Amino acid sequence: MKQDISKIADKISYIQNTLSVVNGKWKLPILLSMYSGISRFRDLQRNIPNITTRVLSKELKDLEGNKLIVRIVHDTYPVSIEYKLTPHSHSLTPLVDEMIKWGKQYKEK
Amino acid sequence: MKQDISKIADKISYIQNTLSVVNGKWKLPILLSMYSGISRFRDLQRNIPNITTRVLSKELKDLEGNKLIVRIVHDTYPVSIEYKLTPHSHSLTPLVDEMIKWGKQYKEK
DNA sequence: CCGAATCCAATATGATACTG
DNA sequence: CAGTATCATATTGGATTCGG
Repeated sequence: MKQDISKIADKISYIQNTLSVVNGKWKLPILLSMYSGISRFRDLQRNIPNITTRVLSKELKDLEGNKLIVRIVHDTYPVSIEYKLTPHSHSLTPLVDEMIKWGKQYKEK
Repeated sequence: MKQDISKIADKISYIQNTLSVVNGKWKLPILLSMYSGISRFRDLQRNIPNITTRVLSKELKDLEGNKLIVRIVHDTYPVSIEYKLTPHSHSLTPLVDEMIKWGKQYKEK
């Protein structure tokens, strides 16, 4: 049952890596929305209950900084902006799915 | 590709359920330590780098409030206190494992 | 040893208004 | 449409001290 302490320390540090990328109330809901095909600021805000523009803006920048999404400016008139997932971001889908699964069954208690 | 918006809303709300239980820097590292067999306050603090007594104390209360752990007072002298996982808490292991897995491969980039 | 209490700093989140 | 600016509140983190 007991495990090597040094391995536990490694695992804790891996968890903290993950948390440093997806921590907070909003990043995973944003990613889920984007997995579902939503790519515009306005649409994301409409789709995610109670998120404010200020928070959405900050979170998108964080996600961009961690290379999970890219911000694309279309040179139209007026300018339109699209947020797209990077290939790397799809590696998070198992985690997101587990979150959904657990939250669903937890609610049922 | 596009999904029914109402289903997305449900999924977001499930994710938020999960986050309401495990959000923050420390709860998953604490659970991981406990999965590994650590059950005493002092040992948890030693095992989780940089956590303070104040934060550990608060997080343990939160986890207890969400029925993931129980606090057992042994009537010895001096009193010894043991934190134990509830059966319910084990339903989180797939999520924790995903966190470890993702954090590990992320680090390698 | 196992925390609780206190005080304070730093972040995260939220409400609202406004701009190119 | 896609944000920024400003202000306010809430939550989290940290240092230290204290009591059973």
